Amino acid sequence: MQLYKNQNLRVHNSLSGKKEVFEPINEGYVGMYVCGPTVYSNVHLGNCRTFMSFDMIFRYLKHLGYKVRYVRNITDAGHLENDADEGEDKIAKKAKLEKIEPMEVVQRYTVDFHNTLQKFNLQPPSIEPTATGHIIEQIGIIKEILDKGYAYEANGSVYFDVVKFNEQNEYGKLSGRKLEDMIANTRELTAQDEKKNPQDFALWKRAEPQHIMRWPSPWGDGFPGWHLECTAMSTKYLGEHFDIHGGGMDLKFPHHECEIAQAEASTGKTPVKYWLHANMLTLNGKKMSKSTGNNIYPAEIISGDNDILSKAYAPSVVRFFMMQAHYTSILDLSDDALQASEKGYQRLMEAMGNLDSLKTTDKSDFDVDTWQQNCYDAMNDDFNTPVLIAHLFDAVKHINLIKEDKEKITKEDKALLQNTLESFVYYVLGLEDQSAGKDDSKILTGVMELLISLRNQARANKDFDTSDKIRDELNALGVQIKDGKDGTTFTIN
RNA sequence: GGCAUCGUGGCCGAGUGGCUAGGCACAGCUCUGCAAAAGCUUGUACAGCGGUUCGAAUCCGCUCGAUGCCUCCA
Repeated sequence: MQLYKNQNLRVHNSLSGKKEVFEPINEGYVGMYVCGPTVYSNVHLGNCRTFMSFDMIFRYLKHLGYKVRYVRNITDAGHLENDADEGEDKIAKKAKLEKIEPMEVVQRYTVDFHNTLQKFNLQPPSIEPTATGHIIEQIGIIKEILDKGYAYEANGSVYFDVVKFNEQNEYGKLSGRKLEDMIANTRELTAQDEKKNPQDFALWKRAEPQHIMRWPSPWGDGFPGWHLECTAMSTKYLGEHFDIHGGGMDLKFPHHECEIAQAEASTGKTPVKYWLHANMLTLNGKKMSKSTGNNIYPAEIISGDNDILSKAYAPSVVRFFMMQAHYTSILDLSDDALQASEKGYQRLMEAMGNLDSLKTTDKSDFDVDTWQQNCYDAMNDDFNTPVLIAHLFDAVKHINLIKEDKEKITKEDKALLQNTLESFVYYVLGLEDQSAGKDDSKILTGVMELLISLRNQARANKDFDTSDKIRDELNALGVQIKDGKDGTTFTIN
């Protein structure tokens, strides 16, 4: 039987602002769309957090036994740099700066994006469509919206008529805005605006002669508006009504609001059952942002080559750090917080490593069944990874006690513990054991065994000068000797 | 200015109207030749001021503060 039949998952739906029982439209199947990156520069860590959050959600849904189709797009068509008519799309702008083809920019940063996510152990989505690969579909949707009367053409551009749409529908329901308020608060824009109303947004933009990225359309050469691709691709691969749409909080308005409007205008159906929004990662208390320069790149964290942090952190440590906060909470990145996470991560991984060699007996002091359900309860409560991790540390404590012969565990419980722990740590949280020394050679292991035996021999002979010298000098090299009940082990920091 | 979110012990970070998550740091103890590791124990925190309630960090109101969105951004 599939796990989801027993495990009652609840998710926080941004549309209602409440936690709702998760019931997919088609039992057993989940369609999930997440807004991907615009590939005009390297992904920064804040981007990664969002994708990591949805990776965890993807993994947990699959763990529960759902068949998940996860679609995450690549925005490679470029968006306008600003709202003015002379707006230049950011991919073309970057291409000009670097004197390369737009598609060369796209390729370079797509590759960087994939490499980076792979380092953080993100699973690839089921489909990763590109905006430029779906121009025809986007034009199709524009036609439908025009036919329904919710858009108008102006000088080769097509705009969505928000005011008209709002007469029969509710524009702003996702972000809690009212169109009247928005109109009242709008600053006067340029007078020669093609738009009927400042709230209207582009479905298609006429390409100026110098604009490189352009496609033919019924309205002349141009390029699609930036909200449209997600509607086109989510509809194509997941249908007109699908289960989950995710993205960063900053996309809630206007991007996701416009997606809802486009879909409702063209199909008459609301596109998404559950809207999930991942919150921002801040740096020094401010949102990470490409445009303001307040950001840190993943490569800089992993290499330690930056002015913000005191040292390098392994990708899994960063992932663990992020999983220690709920995906809907703002998380502030700092050196102290990362260091604390690193210590905790190492303790968790060490316990994982010790699990296999635990001795079993005929009774258990640890109620593994209850513990396991606690883990599921945490995840079922809107993917509460911090609480899950708290439970994982409960298991760590028991593992250490059993290792020291202070507690007992049966063979069955040990198997269940091991199985559950590995599922949650490696599979659901996507952590990898990246503690130093894990993949070191047999030679090192042999040398260490020799040193350890020499030291223990010296201790047996009460030659503490020698034994301490071995211990202290190894420690100075970053190799820590740990004396346990069943002998001595070592870790490399 | 409008909309929204948030303000938790030294730091990070969960949280349900009453049963004091967790991690890191700190201290004491156990263990140890001494340490380290591990285990145990302690810390009574919830921005401020009112209110509702038998009872609120958790509900309501106000004040202060922070952040996000309102223009591209995960």
